[in-house]
Amino acid sequence: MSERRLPPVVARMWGRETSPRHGPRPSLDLARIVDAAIRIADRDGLDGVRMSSVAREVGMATMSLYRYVGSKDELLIAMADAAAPEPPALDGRAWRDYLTDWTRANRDFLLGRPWLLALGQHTPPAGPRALRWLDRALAALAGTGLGHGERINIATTLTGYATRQASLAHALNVAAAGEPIAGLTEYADILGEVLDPDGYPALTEAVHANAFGVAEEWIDDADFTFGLDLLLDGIQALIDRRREH
Amino acid sequence: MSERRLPPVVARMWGRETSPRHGPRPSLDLARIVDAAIRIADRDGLDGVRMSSVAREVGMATMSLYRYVGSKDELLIAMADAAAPEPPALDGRAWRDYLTDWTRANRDFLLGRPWLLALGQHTPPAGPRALRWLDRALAALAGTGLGHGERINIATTLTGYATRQASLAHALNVAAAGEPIAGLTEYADILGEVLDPDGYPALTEAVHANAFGVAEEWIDDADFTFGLDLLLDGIQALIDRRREH
DNA sequence: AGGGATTCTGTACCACGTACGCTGTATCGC
DNA sequence: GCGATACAGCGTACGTGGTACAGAATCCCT
Repeated sequence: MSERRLPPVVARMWGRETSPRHGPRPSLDLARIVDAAIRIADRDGLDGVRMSSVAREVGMATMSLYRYVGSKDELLIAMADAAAPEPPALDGRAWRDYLTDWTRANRDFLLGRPWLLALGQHTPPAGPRALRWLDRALAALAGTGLGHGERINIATTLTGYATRQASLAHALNVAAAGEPIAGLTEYADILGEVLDPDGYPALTEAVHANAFGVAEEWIDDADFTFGLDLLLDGIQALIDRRREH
Repeated sequence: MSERRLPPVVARMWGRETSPRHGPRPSLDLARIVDAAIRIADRDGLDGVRMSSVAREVGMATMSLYRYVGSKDELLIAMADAAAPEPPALDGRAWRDYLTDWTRANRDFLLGRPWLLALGQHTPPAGPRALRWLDRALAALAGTGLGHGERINIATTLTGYATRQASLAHALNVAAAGEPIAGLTEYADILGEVLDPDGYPALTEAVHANAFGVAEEWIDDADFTFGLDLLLDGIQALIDRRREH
């Protein structure tokens, strides 16, 4: 009744296959196709993922794939979910420890499969894997006294942070590819060339202070931790405020 | 010398046109093309932006555009920068007031031009507009005693937050389109249908507690402010820590 | 004045997603 | 069992959209 909005492939991701009574058995399943597509994306990037190349990888004709996915877009949606690993185990850790780990793991698998970033998967999570990630974050926040809505909100914010960090790190890595040294230094050089101090006073100052050179750790863990701690400190403050009431 | 990495169109965005000695004068400039493309995107969405449609809009042949942009991708990059408005004026406000405004304005213009989200513009900022946004945020943080690197970091994190919020809000708005009631309620229904309590204990509990129904304000300003305050509280804590030293 | 670089354009090509219809096959009703 | 039926797999063909290429028109420079 409400399945209308979500892509049909989501239903299939949950195993809601309407097993038909008539006809030959399917020689494949969605998972095998999605795995093949992910293998190609890992090897050749997202551009390498074509209906024809996926079909070749699973040993079928191109058009046969359309028995399993409604369109290429649906395939990409299924890929986005299946490409994520399982979330870290909670193991009774305190919320802050766990969420630090969780967020870092989130960023890391995005960096390991950069094509996930290009996918622009900005939809609310609907696949089994994505929801398991959400579930674990909520579980970690269970003892904090925060409301359900707040917990969801926090999980969302942290995923957003992980995604953003991964995007930036990847963009800089790509920019730096070929040159052993760095992407950021070069970025700063370009800024220096192009900026006029009148229109961009604060930026110019930052560039001259070599802020970007120093911030080479933008890609780095130190920097990741920095921003993450901003968020976690904020969450901590919220928890404390709630407890005082 | 270091221009190698950035797309050539970036140079043109900064007016670094190498005015040639010979030949007919160009009858157009990059800005006019980009404006036309933005107009189309606003009207017909990103799919409406085709080299042919943009050319028609400016009254030229399709291939003529390639005198101004190296490829469609370059055009999209230029659009991403030009489509942003100017950042809010600082007006001597305190950093927290200003950055609240700044982040909200950031989210708002993304919501006003949702195709910017589809663009997946996850590159470090390089256009004049994007850098002006960065510059203003840095200026707002000038009196805080934070280092340049930290300020850049904060600005980055806040843009990330604005982007994420805009993405979610837009995704839910789209999902809700057609049905007057809501996207989130429906989302919760689907989750309820599909979830098994064993694999997703915390999520199931949240759904049963109607957390999503209550969190209908996900799209809402209350929710936006909630997450933003988490960040700002974290920043405040950092400033205080620095001051104590 | 004329040479050469540069703009604009039409044509053509190629890549890719996918609609359509055919063929074979496995299950169901009798 | 036996035909009817529905569905899997697939080959062909089309449409769309980016862009390479080459010719013609244009205008600056010497």
